[in-house]
Amino acid sequence: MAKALVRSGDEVLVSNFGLADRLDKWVSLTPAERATLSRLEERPRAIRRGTVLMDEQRRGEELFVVQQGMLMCYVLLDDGSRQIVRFLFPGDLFALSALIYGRSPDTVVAVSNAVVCPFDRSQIGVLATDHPRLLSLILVLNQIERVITTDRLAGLGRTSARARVATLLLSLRGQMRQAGMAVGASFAPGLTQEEMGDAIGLTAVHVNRMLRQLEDEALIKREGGRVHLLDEAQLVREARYIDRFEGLDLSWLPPGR
Amino acid sequence: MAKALVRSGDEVLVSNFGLADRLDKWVSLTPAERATLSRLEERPRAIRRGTVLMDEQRRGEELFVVQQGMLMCYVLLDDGSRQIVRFLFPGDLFALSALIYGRSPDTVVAVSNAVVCPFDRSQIGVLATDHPRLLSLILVLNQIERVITTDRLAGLGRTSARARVATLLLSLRGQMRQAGMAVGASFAPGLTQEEMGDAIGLTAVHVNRMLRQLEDEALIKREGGRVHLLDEAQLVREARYIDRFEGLDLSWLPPGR
DNA sequence: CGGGTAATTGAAACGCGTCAACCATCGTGG
DNA sequence: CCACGATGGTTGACGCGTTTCAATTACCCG
Repeated sequence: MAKALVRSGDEVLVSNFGLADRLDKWVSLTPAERATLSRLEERPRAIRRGTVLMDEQRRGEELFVVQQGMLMCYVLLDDGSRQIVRFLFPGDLFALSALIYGRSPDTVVAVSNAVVCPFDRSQIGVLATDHPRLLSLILVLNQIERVITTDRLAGLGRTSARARVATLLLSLRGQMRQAGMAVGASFAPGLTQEEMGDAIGLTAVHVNRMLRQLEDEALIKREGGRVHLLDEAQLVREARYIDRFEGLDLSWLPPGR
Repeated sequence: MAKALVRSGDEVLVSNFGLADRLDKWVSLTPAERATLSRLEERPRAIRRGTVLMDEQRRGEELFVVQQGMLMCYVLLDDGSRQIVRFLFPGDLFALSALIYGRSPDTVVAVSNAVVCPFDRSQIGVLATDHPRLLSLILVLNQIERVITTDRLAGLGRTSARARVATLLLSLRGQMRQAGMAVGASFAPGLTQEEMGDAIGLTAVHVNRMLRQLEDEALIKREGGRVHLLDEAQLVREARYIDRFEGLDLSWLPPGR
């Protein structure tokens, strides 16, 4: 049984879950496609919590697939504040921006112990030529992320602290599910309240107050780093949460090779 | 010479500027690629300011290229507030999300009179198979947009109203330049202050105050809907603005066909 | 058991929103 | 051609949500 992310623990988690596993949920990959994808994950690299994989501004010619664990991408502002722009889970592709800009626009750090697989960006060119469907699927992944980022943008710009906290909880759980992590009635966000705040544009103090409020109103329950979503329907309503991994239409994809 | 966007005017503007013109700045397109792209823009459609091209939640099987004018994508929240998530200019591709979800996650409206070209999403499949470099370039465009959205996310989450207004001005001008619109010492944002506010998570009232502040401090000057950026260096510094269309590295692209 | 990090809670300050009034501009119709 | 109405811009007063500062408690790891 998969041991969920436990921030404090040092144990390595779960069985591997790579890009192929993610895409497999959407299309049946051909043997050749599967082989090509596995080539991207030939060089797994275990990293410890806190490892910085990519500095803002540093040159990087490599892209990565996450196989295990949880990472985050953030930007530091001049005044020292931090905005976390994205959390990464198994099956996620990252540093695609290094593909395009020489240097990364953000910093990537492991939030838990993790396993990532670097591969050279020239592989993307190969993918484009040899496996049009795979590149299309990467475009799909990208598009989903863009929509999710857009949802977050609307959240930051126009919703209350309370709604943002609710959204964060729901979307973390959603991503974990997507990444094949066992998520039942409760789950462990694996983040400090400060990290949560940095993800949704709040201070740790206020995150705390909102969590307490949600708990006092019996919408959630917290114990030992785990969160139970007691009244999920109400949370979804308040958060205006939409699962962007659902309801995909991929009928337009070219055939696999 | 190109007449810039004038929101109040009804005249149609500028010469056409499509996807091919955008991509041409980055690579030299082959004749076949150029032909394929022009097929996407076979059915130009002139629309008037205020036209709604895509309702939130409505089904749409079509993607679009902008050829002229300015559009915006927004989301409406339950309380009636609006978050503008993106502005579109000539050469931009949009409704890519309709490619993936049956329905659009946002609404698209023409901010000025405009010309857009709808094409069927099956074209993307064709592109993937026949023109790997073009699909890769679309991935690049997507990636740029994602990074820009990310920048905006950081802005909304962690910067002051003043910095957000400065950022908006700089990025609007940047996008206009990218779209081949004549932009000199001054430019016309072509937005109401309410629209500006909805783009950066502020009220129209506060946008107004910030504009006044910037003007009082001689960072900008306003006259008749046009804005002069008087002290661009200082604005860039305060806004922490980064031009994401610059410094691209496309050496990894597959060859054109 | 001790030290450090995270969580929690209260009090006060502040940035931005809200409400409201007034002004400027512009397209329209008499 | 002027008057009108509508839309957008401008400014002030006030309130509220969130931040900031500070102090205390809980928890985990060595």
